[in-house]
Amino acid sequence: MTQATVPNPNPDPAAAPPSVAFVVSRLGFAVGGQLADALKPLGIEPRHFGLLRALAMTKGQSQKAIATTLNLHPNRMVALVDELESKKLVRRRPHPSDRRAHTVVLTPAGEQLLQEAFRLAIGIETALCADLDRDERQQLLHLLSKLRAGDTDHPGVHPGLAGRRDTSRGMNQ
Amino acid sequence: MTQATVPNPNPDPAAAPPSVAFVVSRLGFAVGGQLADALKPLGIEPRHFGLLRALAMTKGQSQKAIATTLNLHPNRMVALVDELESKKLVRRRPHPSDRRAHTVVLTPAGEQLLQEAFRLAIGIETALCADLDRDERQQLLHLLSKLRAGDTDHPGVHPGLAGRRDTSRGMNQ
DNA sequence: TATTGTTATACTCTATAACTATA
DNA sequence: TATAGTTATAGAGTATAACAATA
Repeated sequence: MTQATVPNPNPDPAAAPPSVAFVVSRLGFAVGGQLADALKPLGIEPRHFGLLRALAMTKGQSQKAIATTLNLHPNRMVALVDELESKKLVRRRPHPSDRRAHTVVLTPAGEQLLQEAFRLAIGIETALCADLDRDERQQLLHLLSKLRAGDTDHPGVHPGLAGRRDTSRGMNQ
Repeated sequence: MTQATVPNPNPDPAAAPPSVAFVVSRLGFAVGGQLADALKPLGIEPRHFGLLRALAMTKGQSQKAIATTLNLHPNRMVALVDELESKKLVRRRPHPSDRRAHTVVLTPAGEQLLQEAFRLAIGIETALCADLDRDERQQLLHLLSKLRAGDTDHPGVHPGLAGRRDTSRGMNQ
């Protein structure tokens, strides 16, 4: 308990060494904001980007199927599709075999905007990694892939799309 | 339109190579959720953790000074301090020289809970990096530190504390 | 009876701005 | 007049649950 200069009985908790968790969380938040800013001129937000991206993959599936893939409440799905449809980026069409269901497809304008959004996203990636050479970036991706973030369901899907916080571990029942 | 297996005219945009930006954003979101879950038994949320952490550093400062350090609206500051005070983790005391101002200090219970919160946070870090050896983790931290995430104001502060999205580039006028 | 999509409603969270008491 | 803190209010976003059409 003897001390020379620092009277603090417990070690200063705020001066903790940087943690991967904290740094990643902070970076992720910043990057998300950057993407939102970049997409604003296109009139969409990151969540719309995520949905457009998924629609480009799964052509002609029902809303329900897409929502399941993205771990999205039917609720939010409707709102998102509404917004994209009002911007003529997406169109609802009758499902061929199930008259309850709708399929959702990109319009040509939607495909074009998606390409532009990808260009913007690549711009963010480039700026973010500007101080890394090719090997360093590859090494970083490798190390990040080794992190255990749980949530291995829905690979390639950003969990933020689903809404706030997943308190009840999976919405589907 | 003839097709053998893949009719896709443009390269599948959704099958883009993994980007550091996307991976970091997804990881950060997951980690944030983990911290929220871990802190729940303590009765606090990540934002309270962030404030308690700051209070442990800056002892006896005014609310305004702390809010400025954390890039926090006076508004949110009041609500946060209210919540912590109702849990007896923090106490408002009159500022010695300015009778308008309040200083905010941790109670012994607050310091104890903060220590416990740090233990939980370390647990998350440990689990997250379980598949990395010491050198790999150090290398990862090094590479992450080289990313250009902008926002170099308010070092060591999680931008999520400030609220939603920083649309107007800095709230202070 | 279950499921797809939708709508209605309540709840939480955040932001804007007005207010008080000091300076 | 400006500032620290507070309160009030409005707005955005999310989740819960009820609903109509179809299976």
